[in-house]
Amino acid sequence: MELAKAYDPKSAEENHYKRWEESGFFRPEINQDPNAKKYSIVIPPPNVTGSLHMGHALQHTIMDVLTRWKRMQGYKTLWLPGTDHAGISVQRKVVEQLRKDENKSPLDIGREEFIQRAWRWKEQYGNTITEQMRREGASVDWTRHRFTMDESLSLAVRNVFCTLYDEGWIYRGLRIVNWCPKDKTVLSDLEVKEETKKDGKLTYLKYPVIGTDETVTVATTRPETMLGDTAVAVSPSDERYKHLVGKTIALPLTNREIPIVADEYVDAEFGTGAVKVTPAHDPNDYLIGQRHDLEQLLIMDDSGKMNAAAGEEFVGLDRFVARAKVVEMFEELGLLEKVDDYEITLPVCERCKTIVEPILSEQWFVKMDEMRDMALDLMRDEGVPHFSPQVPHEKVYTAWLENLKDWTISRQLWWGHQIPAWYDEDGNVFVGRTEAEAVEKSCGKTLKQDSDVLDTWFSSGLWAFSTFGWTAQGDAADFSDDLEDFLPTDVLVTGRDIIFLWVSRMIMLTKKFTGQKAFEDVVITGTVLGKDGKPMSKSRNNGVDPIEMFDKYGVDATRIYLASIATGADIKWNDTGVEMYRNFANKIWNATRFCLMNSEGIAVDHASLMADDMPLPDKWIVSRLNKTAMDVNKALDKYEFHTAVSLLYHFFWDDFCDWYIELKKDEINGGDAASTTRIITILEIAIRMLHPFMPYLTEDLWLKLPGISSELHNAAYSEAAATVMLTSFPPGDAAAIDERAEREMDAVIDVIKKVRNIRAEMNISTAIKFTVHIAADAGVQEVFRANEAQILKLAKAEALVIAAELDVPRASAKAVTNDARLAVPLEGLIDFDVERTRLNNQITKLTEEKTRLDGQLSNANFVDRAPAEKVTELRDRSMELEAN
RNA sequence: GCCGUCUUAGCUCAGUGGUAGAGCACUCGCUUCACACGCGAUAGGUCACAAGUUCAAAUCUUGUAGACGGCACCA
Repeated sequence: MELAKAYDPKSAEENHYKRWEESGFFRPEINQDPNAKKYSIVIPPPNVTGSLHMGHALQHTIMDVLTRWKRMQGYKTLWLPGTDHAGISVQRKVVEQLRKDENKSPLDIGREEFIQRAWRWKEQYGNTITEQMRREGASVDWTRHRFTMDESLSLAVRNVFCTLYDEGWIYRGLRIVNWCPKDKTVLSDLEVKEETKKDGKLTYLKYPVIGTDETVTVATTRPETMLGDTAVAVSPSDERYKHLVGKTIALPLTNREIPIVADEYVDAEFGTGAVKVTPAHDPNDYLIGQRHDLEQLLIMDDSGKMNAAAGEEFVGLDRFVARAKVVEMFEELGLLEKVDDYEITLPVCERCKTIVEPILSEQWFVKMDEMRDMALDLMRDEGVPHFSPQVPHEKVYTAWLENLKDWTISRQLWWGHQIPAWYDEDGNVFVGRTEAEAVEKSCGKTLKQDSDVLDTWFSSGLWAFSTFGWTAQGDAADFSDDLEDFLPTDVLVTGRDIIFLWVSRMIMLTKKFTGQKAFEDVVITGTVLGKDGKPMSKSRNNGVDPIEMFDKYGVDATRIYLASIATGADIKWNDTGVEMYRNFANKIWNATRFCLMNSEGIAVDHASLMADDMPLPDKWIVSRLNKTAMDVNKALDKYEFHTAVSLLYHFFWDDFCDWYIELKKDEINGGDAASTTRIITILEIAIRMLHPFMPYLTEDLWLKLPGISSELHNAAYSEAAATVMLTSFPPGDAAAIDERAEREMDAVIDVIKKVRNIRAEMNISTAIKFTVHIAADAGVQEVFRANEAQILKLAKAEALVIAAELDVPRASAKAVTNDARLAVPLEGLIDFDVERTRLNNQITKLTEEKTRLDGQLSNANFVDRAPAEKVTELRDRSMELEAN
């Protein structure tokens, strides 16, 4: 068979995925071994509004490597795909579309119509990422694709909500929450990001104390909130203010009078020592308000504009306009003490960057204390989940859990899971799985459903088991076969940004509702940074599109490059890294091309590698192959993908291509059937090992190999059509590791390298052949004699003289290896002055090393305490240098 | 403020106590019949800095500097 001269990734990528998918190769059912162990991964569901970015590509690569590896090992394997309904993001897209196309607001069309539009939007645009995943070669079971708003997953959400409510883990309450005035919804703490503003102001306001001519100065970064002040607080131990506690302030710009209270929260050392208290607009003030039974005065509406409570002059003003106006009016009143520049960090909405307003609002919350304890116990008692890398994630995870606050789960959106709570006219709440159930609970009243939906992460939190069909219908848990087979999942692969948002919640909710672990292991990937070393982002415009990389270098090259990053480490994207693996793919292609050129009448035959009478290079490569296979498996077991990649790269390129093919070339070109069978067989095994990383290339090549048949398949997949996907992953055989062959081969390789080195150093043209003299122990001499032809060919030498001692003219180039001394008599074609300088430099270097070694060896401490083999090693090296 | 990670060859990165590694780039030589996305051979690092532990430190401890991340606070 003749292959093209270079590998073209496109054709391989186009030829195989569809067939794999349509043949059901990705489905666990393809495994027909009734005793097969199960292996499962659920995908972190990408957002339906998203498209593939490098972070996905990295995580998907790792998940696919694990899945393909385990599948080949004979596990009944499921990688379950899906998408997330992304409440706020989709809502915003649909609102935008509505405004642009029809100049309408959601209120114009109503909730029902809006939700229909959102579904339409999702159908139309929500599949971008799933199509891109096909391009990646992701071996997910598409027949099990889930969406967080699928019927069964929605049912799970309702059931979980009701159970948690019934057990008192979910409550509704008035709390200070993070409010985004643009999205007009509450946000959880995790959806709020801090942004540092250097141009912030700290405004000092003077409040007159009634019945005195004193004023109390308070400082604030949000002057407009003074309109909602209902007290001023000072430290109980602050002598400066002691006489004022209990007195009343005439709050400027309002006609309200507010008390001065003493509260431990206030730090006398900080600022002026007096704090304005706005219970409806600040979390700390809220707590002070609770302690002193203060009024909670809400002065803003849901869009961040001042409401009637703020007073006639302010109503309708945006909060920032009101801020300026308050400062201005204080100045006019002579009550503005000063305005300082102040660096401040502001909470902003993670998605739209609007400054978040803390606001008093009635919302639904999940009480986290008991769930937190469950998760902490799991970690303490069983070490689950085991993070890779363990440091620092385990510690960060644990620390976060220990300080966990209640979780705000209601969102003022229409797109999502509407909260299964209904109210009667008096505002009494009835929670039920259906409206009928709620009505029944209310004894037949007319009810209205809560208009809010649940946080998207609430449904994502059920992902580890809701995807397997868990709905907990009624009171009896509904255990589907999938749930039984695949929960707990084996590993979760994700980025560190959602450890809290998603991973931790999934652990807690899975434990609570199924009694199971969501997953044993968590692999936390690093961040792929832009070429500037900063995280990729639209605003920085430093993003690298995976699809472009696929087009430029091929999917396989991109995948294996991503897999070559140390687990958990950040990496700056660099094209040359991918290019390296593009070249590697081409190398594999061409090595196969060479093997196939001579393969007529040859078939892959694993028995061919078992023969006892193989020549040294064959014994050696079989040993290297098995050692590599064992080490690759070990590395993958530990989630050390980069180690596995490095092992495969060096085995294939250095051992197989640079040495084995070169050593065997003459035999193979000469039509030696036994040699050709062996090289094809070794190639076949190597291709299988590479498959999880480079699925397209390996499938393309494997199908071209002569003599592949269903007999080579993993027994679990007896009825599968031919594909490398369903072969067995080489486990490596310790018995096939031949240390002696490796030592002998190293001796041969060293000699060849030294001769090449001499040729290059002496500037001797490859056209000139010369005789190489080798001196070695008798056993080693035999090795050189047995491999004389190979040495002559690769060293481009004419003849070998092998003996116990070197017998050469003085004008010879000499070299030493671990096992031999060698010399090339020089016929005087070199410049002796140049050569002398070079040698002098080398002597200096070696002398330095010897001095250091001898120093170590003469140190009694070292000789006594260091392991014996280490001492011997150094002694040998010292003697070797002496010999030079 | 607290916790944590990183700092190794020009570039991008491996390397968790025992002679400093890879790929790319650079230099030299090869149209060698699988591959120039290639082959062969060099050159290039007081492993951020300082102190300590050890016979032995890139590797362990402590401190310093720089880069970054998480959490808290922010009147």
